[in-house]
Amino acid sequence: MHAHTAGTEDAGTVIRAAGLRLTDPRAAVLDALRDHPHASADQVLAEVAPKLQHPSVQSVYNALNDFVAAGLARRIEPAGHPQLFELRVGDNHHHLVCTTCGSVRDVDCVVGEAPCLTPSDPRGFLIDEAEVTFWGTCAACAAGVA
Amino acid sequence: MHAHTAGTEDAGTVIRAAGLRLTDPRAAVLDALRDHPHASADQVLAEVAPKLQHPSVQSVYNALNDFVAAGLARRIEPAGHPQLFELRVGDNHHHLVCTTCGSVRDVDCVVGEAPCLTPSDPRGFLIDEAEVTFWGTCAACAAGVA
DNA sequence: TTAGTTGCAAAGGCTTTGCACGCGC
DNA sequence: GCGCGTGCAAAGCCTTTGCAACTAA
Repeated sequence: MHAHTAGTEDAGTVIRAAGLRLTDPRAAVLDALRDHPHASADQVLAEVAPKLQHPSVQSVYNALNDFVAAGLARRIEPAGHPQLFELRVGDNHHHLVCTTCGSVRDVDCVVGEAPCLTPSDPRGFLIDEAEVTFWGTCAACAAGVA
Repeated sequence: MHAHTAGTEDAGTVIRAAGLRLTDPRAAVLDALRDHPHASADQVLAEVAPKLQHPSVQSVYNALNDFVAAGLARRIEPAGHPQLFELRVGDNHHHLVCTTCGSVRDVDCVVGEAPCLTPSDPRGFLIDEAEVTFWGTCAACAAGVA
């Protein structure tokens, strides 16, 4: 019954299970990521601000980077936009990125397994992972809502 | 006999054909990109420095951005590394990026046409293009040459 | 107790912007 | 001649780093 995306269990449990110390900022950041599946550091900060005494930008970055290092979160870096973080890890899904507003949506991999995972010629590289990004315009921006 | 990647014709011809004015910095930047297929702004600057009187960082950025806007070049933004520019455009090839040193190599698309070009569910997005990036360690870095 | 974390402050890398002069067309 | 492009300078955004005090375990 365990969720692979660490989405249902208690934040504290998840954090500790990842081998990290449980602190208020970390718990708040994890909750923020659950509420905002593709949040930037700024958005996370805004989200945790009301819950903490003195939210600091660096603590947010620390928590986010620690999560990524611990395998709890995944870092997305849409070209031209600040980096985003998401909790879904290891399930081979891809992203739709709006070139106008930078919003991101998940798309499950076209093929079930790993479609483009094997380049025609690795050129000597040891491939760790393949990332597929679809660039386009989201419904809102297309509608002129900017 | 015309090259689609603007790789063989005179730099001036290519630049003007793109609707841009021909200037020394632009010609030098285009040549630099030809010599270094995946160059950063810094690398381009270093490359054009000897050829120009007073190479300025901004002129390089201007030229590069103009090229991208004119469809002459393509911008690559490997997460965590400065952006790179390449002249190959519109031929649906992808990239191998070294997570250690940031070096980039081209890989032709696995399938001839457009493999992952169609997401399972566009979520209302108007897709412009699909980008596939293979993250890994290049031969040099793997060998410990750092 | 003791190492890992926070918060504050400041720096850092990369890229863009503003404006006067000069050059391409 | 007109307008775009250059060069110089400075600012901007996002992210990281350094260090003392604190707290989770």
